[in-house]
Amino acid sequence: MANLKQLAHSLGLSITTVSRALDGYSDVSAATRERVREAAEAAGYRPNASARRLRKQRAELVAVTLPSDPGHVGPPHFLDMLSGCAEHLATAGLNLVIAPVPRGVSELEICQRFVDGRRVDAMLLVRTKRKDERVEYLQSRGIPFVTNGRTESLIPHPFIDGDGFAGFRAATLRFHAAGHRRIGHIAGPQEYYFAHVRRRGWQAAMEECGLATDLCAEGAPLEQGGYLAALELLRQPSRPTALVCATDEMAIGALRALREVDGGSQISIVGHDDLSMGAFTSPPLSTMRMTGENLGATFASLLLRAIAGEPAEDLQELHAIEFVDRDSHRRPPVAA
Amino acid sequence: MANLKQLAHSLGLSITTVSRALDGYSDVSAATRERVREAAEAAGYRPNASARRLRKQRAELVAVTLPSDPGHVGPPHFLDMLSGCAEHLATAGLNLVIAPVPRGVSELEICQRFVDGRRVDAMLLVRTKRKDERVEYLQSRGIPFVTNGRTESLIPHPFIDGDGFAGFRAATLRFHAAGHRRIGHIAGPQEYYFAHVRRRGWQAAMEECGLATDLCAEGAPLEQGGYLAALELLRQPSRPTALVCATDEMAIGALRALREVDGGSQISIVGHDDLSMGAFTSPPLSTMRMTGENLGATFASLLLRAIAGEPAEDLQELHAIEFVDRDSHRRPPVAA
DNA sequence: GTTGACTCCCAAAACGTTTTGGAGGATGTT
DNA sequence: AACATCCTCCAAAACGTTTTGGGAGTCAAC
Repeated sequence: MANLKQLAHSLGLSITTVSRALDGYSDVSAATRERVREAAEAAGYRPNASARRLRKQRAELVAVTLPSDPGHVGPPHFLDMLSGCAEHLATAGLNLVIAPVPRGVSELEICQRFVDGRRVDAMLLVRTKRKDERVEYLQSRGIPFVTNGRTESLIPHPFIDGDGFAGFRAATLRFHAAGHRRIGHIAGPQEYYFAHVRRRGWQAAMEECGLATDLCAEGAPLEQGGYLAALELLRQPSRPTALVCATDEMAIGALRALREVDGGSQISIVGHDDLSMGAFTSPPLSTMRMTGENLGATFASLLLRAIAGEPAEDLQELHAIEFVDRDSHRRPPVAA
Repeated sequence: MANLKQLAHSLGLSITTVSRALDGYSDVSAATRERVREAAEAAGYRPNASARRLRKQRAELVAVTLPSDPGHVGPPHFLDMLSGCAEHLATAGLNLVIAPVPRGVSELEICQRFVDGRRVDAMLLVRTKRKDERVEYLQSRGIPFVTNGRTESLIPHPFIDGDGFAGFRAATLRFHAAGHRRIGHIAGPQEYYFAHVRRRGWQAAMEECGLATDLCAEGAPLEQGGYLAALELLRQPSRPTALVCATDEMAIGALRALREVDGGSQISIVGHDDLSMGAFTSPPLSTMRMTGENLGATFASLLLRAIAGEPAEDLQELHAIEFVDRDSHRRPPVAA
């Protein structure tokens, strides 16, 4: 109800003075400033957001696209990340809007809708692809953004990511050191950067050990995808004795496949993401996770720095991946 | 870049005409309308959202507060719900912003911040309490809103909720019919409506069966809360033979407690929410879930109708709860 | 008593849209 | 010929804020 004009009128001051008093400018006397502040407080005055946005040419909004493609918007801890991110952004006066991508619409279109309508000052991108058209578009428009996950873009852009290559290489080497020789990989869709790089990590380790890299099956990054991929590997003439899975959800699907296949419980398994439910599967799922505190807040702070104009090269965070030791990777390597 | 003024100038028309042509008004000739449309398309024109919002006195935004209190923002499927909701709202030109509540700030304050700054046209509320100050505030301000979960507000308001009373009563009676006599309840914090009503459902069934209602322990609505509450019940001189748990997360904690306590695996258990991880616990967790398609879209459509001015009484949906049959409720009732 | 510096305040413009209240011309009606 | 009726179009106001570019007054210094 209360706007600047009414407030100014009731105080016998100009709109300008009231506005500047509330913004703490020095060209209004301390006494007046205080008087204005009290009146504003009493009237419950809050500046009209739309008006300020129009005038300041800033939307005070950031959007994150939610890929809804595979029936699932994202891993369960994803909401925690968004929440932490939104909370951090709020301290800078930015609100986070979630932009789900309806069936039949491309993520690019959603980006454009927000950017071209000047509805947002910046974007947050998740589930990046190796060649990601959203990244290309935003770069061409000069809109600040940060991705969760890298891309193969030639022009550098801000990102935060886990070092999937090192993580999956280390996990594979760990299995090798434990005596495994037939180590399979359950891969995610290779157009996603994370899936590709995790697979390359596994592959590198296998080659270092002089092992064949044919025990690899690809599936959707969901429980069902992991289930089907695992069945495929278990049908091989010489079964794997260990499975390195691109995600926990896939690993849980693989566990189900293992249960169904005779002798499957002998097979070691490890996933990635540290889903909380992994602690309650049987056996409890060993996994990997990105190191670092509060991913969401970091994500937000990178974005704020991008908006402030810091160069992309300074805004790239690659976090180490740590192993989470539970039970599912402890099966002994069965004799060939 | 492109705005109405530039577009109008390049077409040799007035701003008014261009604006009205794009909005499809009949007072601009079909020929002009088409010419304008093409030019707008070619220029990639999108109306400036802030300007329209200011002029139309609508924020085109809806916020949902995310309770971050217990370290956890909400059940895992919560994001799916929000995503479906945002998608549906988008068809009406509304975007959904997520408003996490930082530590030390009340949910009410967050509501006020959005409402008083006219940053939103309406609010979505989740995790309602029996006496919910957010509801009172929004009612007093006349802001449209819908809650996920009921409240004890005397003034009716739009909501969508599951019939926890009937669901928990039915589940308890099911245990009774299977021969159980000492049926415990692991309750959530009673200030939450859902927790209270679920407990009352259990209690009603127990009383109908002439059983004592002292086997009840309360905890935080998380794995840990369920774990502690279950331990408490298992310490009783005469242990329960079955546990009805307010949420799946609590039930999973209870399962852990059961594993740790001698003979615990004899105890039947059921939760509520149908978390996907419940299918992978051992034993797989029997549970309950609200019936109905796409909660998020329903939530959104109730809100749109509330914004359109439909009376609250017509916007209250109470959905039946169905039992999800897995393994954890099949333990035989041990003799007393 | 003029000048400059400083303090406190304000009118007006601007942001880009939608909407109001006509204007001007063509066409039809009396 | 006068009048009403459409059909197209438009100038200007309005939404509520921030910012620009001073204006008036006071005070001290020359």
